[in-house]
Amino acid sequence: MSETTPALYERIYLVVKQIPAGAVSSYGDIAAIVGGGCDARTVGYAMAELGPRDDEVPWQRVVSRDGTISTRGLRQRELLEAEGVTFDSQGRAIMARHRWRGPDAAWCEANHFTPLPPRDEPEQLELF
DNA sequence: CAGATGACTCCCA
DNA sequence: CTGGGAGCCATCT
Repeated sequence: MSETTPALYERIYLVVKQIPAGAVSSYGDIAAIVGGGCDARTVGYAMAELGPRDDEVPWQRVVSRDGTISTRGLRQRELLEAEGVTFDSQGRAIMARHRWRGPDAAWCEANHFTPLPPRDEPEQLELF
């Protein structure tokens, strides 16, 4: 942590905070929402700087695009399962079911963020 | 400014 | 499935 306060990280954290419990998002999606020269790797780096003990930002809800978890040693999967996120036998979160659609459009404009680009994916299955 | 690093992602064999 | 390589960007030396 330097004396500089990169607003970019604050923006990343702010977006991550919008992810509701039981939902997950990918590093790339977060980067797309934050915009302004931010990419998946930057988001991952921001999460690393945040620290696993931080209870302000639900960092555990940010996983890889395939639903895999890169974090080793951390109990990210346990935290997600406790929130209702389901995993398959390969240890991947079922993104088709838990993928976060992004923050509310009004919230995006109010905070000057970019809404997530439209996807051709079919509707998410309802939890049952 | 240049080089190294990193909780990413995509493509190809 | 595995592994290697490239592209991407912010931050630190």
